[in-house]
Amino acid sequence: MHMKSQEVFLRFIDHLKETIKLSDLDVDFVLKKLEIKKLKRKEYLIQPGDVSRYMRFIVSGCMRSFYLDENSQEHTLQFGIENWWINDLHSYLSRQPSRMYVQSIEKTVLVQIHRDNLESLYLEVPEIARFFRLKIQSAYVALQERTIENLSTNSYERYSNFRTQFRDIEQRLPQYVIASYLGMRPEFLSALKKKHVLDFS
Amino acid sequence: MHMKSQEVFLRFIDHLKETIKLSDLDVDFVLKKLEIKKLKRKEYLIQPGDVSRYMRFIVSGCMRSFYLDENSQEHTLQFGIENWWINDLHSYLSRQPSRMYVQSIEKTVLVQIHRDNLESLYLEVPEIARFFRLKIQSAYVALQERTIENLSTNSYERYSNFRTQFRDIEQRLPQYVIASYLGMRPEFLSALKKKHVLDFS
DNA sequence: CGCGACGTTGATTTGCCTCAACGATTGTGG
DNA sequence: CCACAATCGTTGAGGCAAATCAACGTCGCG
Repeated sequence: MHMKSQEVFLRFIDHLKETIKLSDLDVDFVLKKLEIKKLKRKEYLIQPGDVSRYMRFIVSGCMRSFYLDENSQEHTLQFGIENWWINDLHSYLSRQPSRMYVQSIEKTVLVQIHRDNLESLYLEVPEIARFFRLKIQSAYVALQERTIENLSTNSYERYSNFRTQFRDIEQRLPQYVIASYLGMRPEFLSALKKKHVLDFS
Repeated sequence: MHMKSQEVFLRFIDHLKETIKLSDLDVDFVLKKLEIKKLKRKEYLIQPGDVSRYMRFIVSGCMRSFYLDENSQEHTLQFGIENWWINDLHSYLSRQPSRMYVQSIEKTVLVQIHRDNLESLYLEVPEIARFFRLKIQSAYVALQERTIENLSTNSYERYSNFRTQFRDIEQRLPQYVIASYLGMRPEFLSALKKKHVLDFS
């Protein structure tokens, strides 16, 4: 899929307009701050040691962020497709080197805003500040739900709920990514699916 | 400990001023919206079915929020002491009935702001909106850290890290609350402490 | 075609849970 | 201020869910 940069930016603006109101003037202010970033499949956007200086929005494709522990095991913190945001927010906010990987799963097109540009946008277009307040609120609540679920359910339930919650995304994620997101090993998820074929067909 | 309401409110304002600037006029606007809520030990602030209509700040005392699953097991989502915020944010934002308990661990004094009042404050005093954007950003990043840790460490490491991260709070929390926060059963935490007395003395 | 990445399978091990009984401590009402 | 109950923490035996390890199948891609 090939997109003109104009189209990419407009998709981004549309996304903003789903949550906030923007005048044409506001839109001009925003457009001036945007950049496009393209990634092939399996390309790294952030690696440990990098400092994240951009807020990033997925226009097309699929990405994830994960932590690699001392036993070389991956733990997926986040994944995202079109119209989701993806970043290492800890690094972005603290300006410290990341301990995470952020990587594309498919060929991906991103819109990104540099931190300095976003800070000035907050002042020029206060609705943008409101946009991020609302977005981060929702993200926080969603992460709380995930935390509760991690604490209170077994593997079968977690995978079941995952499938209904992310019906449309599941097939775009490799199975080992799903396992690492749900906190189980890939071999176990494989065995789980076999044991419950009927439920999962 | 007995506090005049004036003193309670001033502590709250001081807390705001650690993050944002407020003119005397702003402070007046804020003060008009505040209420005080007092709880004895082990009193419920929110129970399943309630809708949370307030943002709440702990002036003194200790609280936690937890989920009770279908096997009657508690899972602590959050705890907090003086100068922390506590709420069921999901219920507050969605206006839907909570599925959580929010309960005091010690005798506690709260400052609370009704949702409608907070919404108007966002318009009257934009710095307040910024305050909450910054606070929720930090909370989100902290919860991400916890998520990574839940996914990538065993019980021993989680408890170790907990002790260093919350050195001052640990002794104010019953041990079963700590266990339920870390995702293990109280009996197991007890055995863990015994097995590693030397590390934990 | 051949290699590398991904998924599967089964045998074995282990970390944590379950359950039940017993201490210790605290707070409360008489 | 004591007595008693309730709450909280401890201990140990036994069980199970999930991890580990190693081998093999399969598919897509260079």
